[in-house]
Amino acid sequence: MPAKEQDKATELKRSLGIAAFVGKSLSDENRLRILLSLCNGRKTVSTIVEEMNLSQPLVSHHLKELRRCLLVKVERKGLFVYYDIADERIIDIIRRLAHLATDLLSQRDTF
Amino acid sequence: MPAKEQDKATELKRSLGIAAFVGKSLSDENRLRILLSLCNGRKTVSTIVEEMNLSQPLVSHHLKELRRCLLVKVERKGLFVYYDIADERIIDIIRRLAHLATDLLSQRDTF
DNA sequence: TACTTAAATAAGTGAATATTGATATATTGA
DNA sequence: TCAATATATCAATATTCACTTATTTAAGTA
Repeated sequence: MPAKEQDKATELKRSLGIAAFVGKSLSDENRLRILLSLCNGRKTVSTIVEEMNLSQPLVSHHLKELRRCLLVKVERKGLFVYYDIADERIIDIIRRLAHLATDLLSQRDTF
Repeated sequence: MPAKEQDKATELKRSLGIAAFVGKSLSDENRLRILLSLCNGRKTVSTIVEEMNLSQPLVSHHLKELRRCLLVKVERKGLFVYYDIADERIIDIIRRLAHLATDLLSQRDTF
């Protein structure tokens, strides 16, 4: 393997710890739904609660988790707290993951 | 939103359950390491055990998990059991996740 | 001040999961 | 059939995590 590729590979390996940390957020359907619902612009917690049809503390819990791994930004405006996607790339990753997952599943169901 | 985009959006939403199921595999560093180590071709369990520096039952457990969400293929050849990536797209997803994760972290550490 | 609404936190529960050490199963060759 | 090697599974533990109900904090308003 050329030196540059080698470097990239080691760099990738080194980042797997933090990748798994962020990846944890992708392991829960409710969090995926929340992230996806934010991709059209920031929303207040209560809006998310309504849209998701989840209890307010549960949404708050998941938002905290998403904050922990830096996937969302927060901004308070008076009574309301607005959440927003911190980096749009996570949406692309979720799309790819969903696509792959359905493909894998359909392949299995084909026989 | 145009009808086609709308369709895509609903299709995406529908797949979030299975996406989260597969996403669970991306939430553990050891599984990410195993997947990445398989991207250069299939390997036996004992090879993986050596490379990962993990106990054999633990590797077996994670491989079972990866099998459960169809991310790896298995083939027995005599004494040895070979594991291989089922769909290369998972490697790309891991790369993107790792890249995003390091970026998010470095942005935070910048202040 | 008291009242209202929004959001976060506390505390508790049950289920899932990562890990370990011991054991079982499978395959091959002597 | 026995021994050796490879892999899977079992049992036990510890931890994490999603979720609930109740409570608290924060901010705005009358």
